[in-house]
Amino acid sequence: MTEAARDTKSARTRRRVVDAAAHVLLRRGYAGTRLSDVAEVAQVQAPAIYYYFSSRDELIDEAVAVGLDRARSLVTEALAEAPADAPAIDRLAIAVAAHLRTLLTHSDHAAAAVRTVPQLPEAMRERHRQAQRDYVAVWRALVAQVREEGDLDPALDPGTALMVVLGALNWTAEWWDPARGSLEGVIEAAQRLVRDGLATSQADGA
Amino acid sequence: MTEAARDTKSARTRRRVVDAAAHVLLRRGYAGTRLSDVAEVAQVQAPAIYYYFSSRDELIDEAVAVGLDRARSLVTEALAEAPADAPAIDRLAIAVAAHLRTLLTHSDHAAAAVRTVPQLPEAMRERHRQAQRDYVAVWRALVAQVREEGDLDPALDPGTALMVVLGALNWTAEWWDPARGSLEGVIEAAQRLVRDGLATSQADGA
DNA sequence: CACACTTTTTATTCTTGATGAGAAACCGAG
DNA sequence: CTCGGTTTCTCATCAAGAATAAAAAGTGTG
Repeated sequence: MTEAARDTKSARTRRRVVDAAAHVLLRRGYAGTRLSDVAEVAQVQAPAIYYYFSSRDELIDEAVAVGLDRARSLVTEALAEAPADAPAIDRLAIAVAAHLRTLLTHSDHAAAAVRTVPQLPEAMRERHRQAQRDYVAVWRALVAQVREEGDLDPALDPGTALMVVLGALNWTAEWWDPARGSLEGVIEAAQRLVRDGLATSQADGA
Repeated sequence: MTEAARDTKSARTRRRVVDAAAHVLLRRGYAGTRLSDVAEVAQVQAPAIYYYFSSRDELIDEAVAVGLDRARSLVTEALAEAPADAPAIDRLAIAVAAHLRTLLTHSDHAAAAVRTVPQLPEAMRERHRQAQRDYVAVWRALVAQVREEGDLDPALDPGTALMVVLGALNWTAEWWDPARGSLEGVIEAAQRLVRDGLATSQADGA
């Protein structure tokens, strides 16, 4: 604990293992993550992993935890840098961008966490539930503010709308391919959809 | 082949097995789908599966194929029932509802297919690529029409916007829980978000 | 250089789950 | 009730992969 900060060789190896786990997890899913693959990616012999983690699950658990934490902190930081008095809807757009950036380029961990959590064995999922809630709470607060400022379509249930929006963002990890389009393009489209989608709609017939 | 239609006992058992496979696939992912679990759900002895399928992969393959096909056909049917001259944006809303209904209540297969395809081994994914394209093509056409009718925000790239929207829909399978809210509520929120999100936005400051 | 500790390797065990082979159970037609 | 085909099960095998043990290789320090 104390020397978690100190950057010894072994600390670096350990980190490489966790990173590798996230990498594999992201592409293969929970059950498909083999220690041998993780080891290969981490440039380590498979049994060496047991020096750092006492079981496969413990390793995966940590990779997911790191991912959830990273997602939350990167979004939080991005929000902290924004002018505090900006309209909530703008802050929401900032969060959208940060979330996408984290998911798509900054961190395999975040993407792995997001995509994998649903497949985890119940016990493990339970352990991350709180982290998940914490993250969603950040968003909930944002949406609530948007509503207070009158920028949320009153016909929308805030909770449901939020989940639909987060879904749109999370799913990008499934299809976005750096080769096929710019990240900025995706971010812009997402921001626009969210902004206009949530906005109070004007006179609508039907 | 010829008597695929005939509903013999064995045909029913076979279907149960495929259904069970979809069920397990949906919750456990590709690698996590064990024949023993499938067998249990299907009320069959594990080795009995080999009477119908020559391998695990073949079974999964079929489950996915059924899912993709079901998704496409249910949406297509819903569209066929709509007045052909309705505005494209309305037809899009119909597709949204049909997609969600299929995913969330009609069929484990569709949900399994949607969620699992990215994890499949390359060879298998290849085999379904066409089916996927066919399905997306239906949506592409809808969006294109929306654009022609001038109801699509010109600042949005149609392809990207479509993926973002489909993501929002597909991800619902991860969180929606019949116990926690009505399906209709989700559908309505999604429709509203899509409608307003895609819509040509009015004077927007910055 | 020799010692005490950390990290990695190699060899081995144990479990789980897919698959194969053949036996048993079922079912409709004589 | 009895036979031939169909359908399903039982038992056995096999491979993959997680986990452990114990030896080996490093690393730093006096």
